[in-house]
This record gives sequence, C-alpha cells and structure tokens, in this order.
Amino acid sequence: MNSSRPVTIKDIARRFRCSPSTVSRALNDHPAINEDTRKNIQEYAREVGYQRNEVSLSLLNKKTASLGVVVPTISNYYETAVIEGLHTVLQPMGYTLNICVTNESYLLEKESLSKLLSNRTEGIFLSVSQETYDAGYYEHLENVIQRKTPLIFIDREYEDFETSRATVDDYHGAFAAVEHLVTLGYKQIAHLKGPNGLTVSEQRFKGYLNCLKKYNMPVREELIINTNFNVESAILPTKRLLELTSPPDAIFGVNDQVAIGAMRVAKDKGLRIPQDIGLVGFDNSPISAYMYPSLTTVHRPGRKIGMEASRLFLNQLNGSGDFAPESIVLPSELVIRESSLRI
Amino acid sequence: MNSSRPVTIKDIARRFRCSPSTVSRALNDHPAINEDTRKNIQEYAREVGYQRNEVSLSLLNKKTASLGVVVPTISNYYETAVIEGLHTVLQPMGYTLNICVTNESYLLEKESLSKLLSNRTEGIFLSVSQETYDAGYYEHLENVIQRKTPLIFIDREYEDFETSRATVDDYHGAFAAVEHLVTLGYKQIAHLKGPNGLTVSEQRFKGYLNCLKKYNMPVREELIINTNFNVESAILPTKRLLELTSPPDAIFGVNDQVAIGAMRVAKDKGLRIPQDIGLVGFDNSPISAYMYPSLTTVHRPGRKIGMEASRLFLNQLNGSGDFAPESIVLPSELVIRESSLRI
DNA sequence: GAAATTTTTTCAAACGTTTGCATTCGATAT
DNA sequence: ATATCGAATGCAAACGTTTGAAAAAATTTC
Repeated sequence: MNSSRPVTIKDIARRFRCSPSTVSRALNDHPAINEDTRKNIQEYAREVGYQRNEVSLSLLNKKTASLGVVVPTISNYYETAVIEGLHTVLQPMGYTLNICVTNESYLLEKESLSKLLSNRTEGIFLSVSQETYDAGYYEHLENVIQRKTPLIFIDREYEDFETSRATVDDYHGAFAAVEHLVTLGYKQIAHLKGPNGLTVSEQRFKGYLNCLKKYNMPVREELIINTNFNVESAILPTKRLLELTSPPDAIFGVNDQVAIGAMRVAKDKGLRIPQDIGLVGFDNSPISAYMYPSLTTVHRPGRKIGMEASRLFLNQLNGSGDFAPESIVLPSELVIRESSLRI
Repeated sequence: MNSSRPVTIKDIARRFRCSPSTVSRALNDHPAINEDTRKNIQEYAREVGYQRNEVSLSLLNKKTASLGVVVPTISNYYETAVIEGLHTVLQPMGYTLNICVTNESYLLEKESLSKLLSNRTEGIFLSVSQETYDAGYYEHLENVIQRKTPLIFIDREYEDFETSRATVDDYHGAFAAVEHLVTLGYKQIAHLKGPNGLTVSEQRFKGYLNCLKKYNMPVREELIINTNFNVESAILPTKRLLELTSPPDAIFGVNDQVAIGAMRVAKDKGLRIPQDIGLVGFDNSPISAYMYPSLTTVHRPGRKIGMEASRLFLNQLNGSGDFAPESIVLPSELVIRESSLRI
C-alpha cells in the first residue's frame, strides 16, 4: 500500500535523524561526509531501493536529458533505421528519446512540438509531415526556434529555416539510378513518383528528369505516375503503365516498396525481369537483396543519417554563443543487382 | 540571448505586479479571477509565448504522463506495429512514449528500466531481451514491481510474474500453418526455427511438432534448423536443407523474413514454388502479399497487441486497490496465398 | 456610514533534490 | 583556559507550479 510511494531523501534523513543535505551528499560521495555516515546511508538506500527522483533534478538544473523525435511514421524501414541511429549515439549519453508519430498530420505535429517544449525537451529532431509541407505551415516551428531549442531537420526540410539538417543526396542517387538504366540501353523509362511536394519525391523526380535530359531522351508525361511510398499504391499505376500502347521497358520506383509492387505486377503479366522490363528502387531495404530477381536500388544510409543528426545536435548544444547551422548531405549509392542487369 | 530562458509564471507576475498565484489561476480560467485580469494575463502570455513547465507540475503532482516502451529492436515490422498500436491509444490520452531499445542485451534492459523508474515513468511495456530470457534474470523486474509501476509484458513473457501480458497465440497459428501444409499433401516439412529459449520461437516450434504428431508424421531432426528472425540467417540453413539426400518438400519459417530467405534460395536452385516446395511464413508483413509467388503466412496482429496492451495498462492504473493481472492472448490467423497452394 | 457580503488577490506550503554558506562540535595548539 | 582549526552537519534558497486558507478590496445591505 504505502510501498507504492517511492522512498525519498527525506525518508532516509528521518530514519537517520539527519538533514536531507547530509543524505544527498552521502549518496553522491561528497568528501565532507563522515565515512561511516556515508556507508550506512548508502547501504540503507540500496536496501530500501532508493532511486533518485530525476524529475526534481530536471526542475532544479533545467536539464531533462530528453529529446524529441517527430516523424510522420515509424512503419517503414528507413524511419526506424534513422531512429536506431539516433539511439546509437544518444542513448549511451544518457538521453531519452520521446518518439512522436504525426501520421502526416499538421495538427498532430503542432501538438507534438508543443508538448515537447512544455516538457522542456532539450532538442527536437523533425521530419515534417506532408500536410505541414503542402500547406507551408511554419508558425509551430517559430515557436521552437524562439525557445532556442535545437531543432534538427531530417530529410524533409524547409529551405529557409536557420537550422541544422541532415539529408540524403536523393538527387544524385536518382540520377545515377536512371543513368544506369540508360547505359544498359533501356529507352522508355517510367517513374513511379512519390507524393508531390515532398523534398524526397521531388529531388528524385528531378534526378530522373535531368538524367533523361542529359541523354536527350524524351520525357513522356504518361510514364510518370504518383504513388504513396507503399507497395499497394504501386499496383494500379504499374498496371496502367504496362497497358499503354507503348509501355515502358524500365521503371524507376521512388522507393523499394513501390518497385517491389511494380515487380509483382510485371511478373503477373508474364514479363521477364530484367530482359523485358528493368526495375530500380530506392532505399536498399534489407528485403531488396532477397527478391527474385534481387532488386537494383539506391542505398540510403538511414542509420548514418540518425548518427549525423545526433552529431549536429551535439554541435549546436556545445556550440559557443553564435551558432551557425550546419547542413549534412550524405551521398546515396547505387547498388546494382539483378532486376536491372540485362546483358 | 536572454530569450532562451523560457518565460515563467513569475515573469508574468512581475510584469503585472501581482502574485504568481493570480497568474496561475488566470491562465487556468479559475472563476475567482477578475475577467479583465484574466484577459490581460492570457493575452500577454500568448504574446510572449508562455508555455507551462510540465516538469514542475510532474514534481508537484507526481504524474509524468510518460510511459516506457522497452523492446529488443525496432527494425522489424512487427515491433513497429506494436508501437504504433500503443501510440494510437496512448498519444491521444496525453501520454508520451519513451522508447528504449535493448538490442537483446540484459545490461541495456536493466539500465533502461532503472532510468525509466528514475524518471518516474507511470508504466512500462516490456518485451524482454533474449539475453535476459536465456539467463533467467528477473531482479531488475522485482524493482519495477516493488514500485508498483504497472508493468505489461508484450509477447516475450515470464510465466511466473504477477503482471498483465498481451501475447499472440503463436502455438495455434503455427499448428494451423503446418496442418495446412499437411492437408495439401506435403510430406517432409522442415522448420526454420527461431533462437532457442524465446517464447515466440518455442511456441511456434511446439505447434509444428504437435501437428506432425497429430498426423503421425515422423519428426526428422535434420529438418529443424535455428535462424535469427532475419533474411540473411535463413540463407545457409535453407541451402543445407535443400542439399539433403532427402530434402524437404515444404518449409515452415519462424517468420516472413526467414521464409523469404528460403524462397530466394529455393528459386536459385530452380525449384518451383509451390509445386516442388511449399513455403509458409509468420507475421503477415506487408511485403509478404507481394512476393512472387505471394507468401502464405500467419497473421500476427501487432497493432492490436499494442492497443490491447494499452488497455491492460489503463485497467491496472484505474483498478481499485486489489489488482488482478490480466492475460490477453490474441488469435493468429492463417493467410493462405500462392507459396503453399499446390493443387 | 457601519456592517455584512461578495469578489479578488496574496500567502505559504508542497513536490525532491542540490549547494553555498553558516554552524556546531571536538581536538589541537598556544 | 582560550583561541584556532578541521571535520561534519544543518540551514535555507532555488527550480516552476498549484491550491487551500487567509487577507484585502470592493460592493451591497440596512
């Protein structure tokens, strides 16, 4: 019954008929404390399972050792890889990660940030939601900036904000992917594009476009269809592509999921991959290497992004007064596998 | 410079030459406050971006509105589905989730729990690490119980602990999967087993064994090989299986990843699926439906588990004094697809 | 115009811990 | 015996907020 109330320093003080200060110092191995007193108190504390109340310390020191991670979803490989990266660096330093999922909703994002600020989170890693991005909202961010809480953008970013950011070079990855297809002699390259407006979608799309341009290949509007980053969303678009009178001989998917969806549809149609149709994805998710045929893709270093973002945060935290935001752009890397490698 | 220190209630009080109590009441719409005073204070607070310090409130009310989620990994579909489920129920109630990843290490698990207790987390969802389970450690849990912090086991559990738990009926799912293969006339059914000792592995293994027994089929030791829940770990074991003088005509994988690894190896060997070899996985991960052939699997309701676990937590929290732990076992469901469906 | 009443505001304590400074208590030196 | 010193401990304030009770101020009543 009463054992539910955690033991406090005062409880121990009462037990030893001494002041809380003495107990505090004893527990913290302060040199001015008598050796016997120290030992007795420490032993008793261990016995009754004393555990210091970090909340009170947070209040006193204005340090919470907790960080916010605000992401649209955690059900994709890439996002969890990023979180793992953050974890790898920050958990050993004693930070706790508060994960907030926005489901691409502006309202949830706004509320999450507000909550994190109220909880006096010491830093925020943010991958803005699609809704936020589409509508161009930013007031909720001003709030964070004003508080001088370090804000680190991950992948999805606002160009004109004075913050650090860690992103992957989607543009050159996409360019390399398409160039690879072109080099192999594919002529009609389709693109299953991501949702409009997101940096990630647009950068990859731009890579696709510019590569075609470089090789003087026509851009056929009907070969570019939007999808939604998941397998299902690629099924119908791919069917539509393959039913064109002049169908594509290769498809570049905005991510692996989408490319895998396309692969499934192509196989159902009896097409041989890569002979009849070449496929390239993006992410290098673990599964991509074990598809049949294995999927050519662009490696996206999620863990590394998480670790770099952590570094950016630490830099900003320890930075002297005048802080200059840093931008880290990690290269993405083409991983050539069977789904594109026709001879 | 000084704008970095968040505005406090005292700052506002100074500005209006009134006491902090008045400000507090004004901000909380206390009826005993003069209408004008209230309006002025609220307006000013909004202007300067006042945000109440939840840390101090946590200390005062002994309520932190934060919950711990301790899991071995977050890079599998299932785990993230569980977290999403927790989120779905608990985020709208104002709870913050502190995610701790243990990487299957006992030490990290112990430290995570200790940290969560120090932070006065109001509840802990735990999927014990493999190391903890193997060694049978439990002292770190006693600690949580003693504090009367609600502890909810997820999937991996200790039989003899007086806590609530939410698990999936792995046993019957596995049984159904193997029975399905047997019914279709598969005779030599191999099992790519998970790591020894984990409830999840053992339950599925038991389902496999008991089903074979029920149908009077011999259990061949060499058809049972350990894997590690991921694709890579299935490659060599599958190769070994297929090189046996009397190779299996079906493989039941402990999860989809493993089954997908097996699928890849089988295809490389030129085997037709399901004619030459039948395959069944476990999890019903999104990708399983889009493999070629699509993968027969057992649906494992991760989201639901998360939501049920939340419910268990809330029950325990609101429960009157004498609390009786609940066990929820959700059914798993066979999803029949192409990889097993030979005619 | 004083008493009674209502409205509005302030006081003080509480949550758990740390920490600079003051105090106490022996012991040693003079 | 007194001054001096060192060791060990206690006091009080601080962090930001809420809240019951007391006080003050304004309003009404007779």
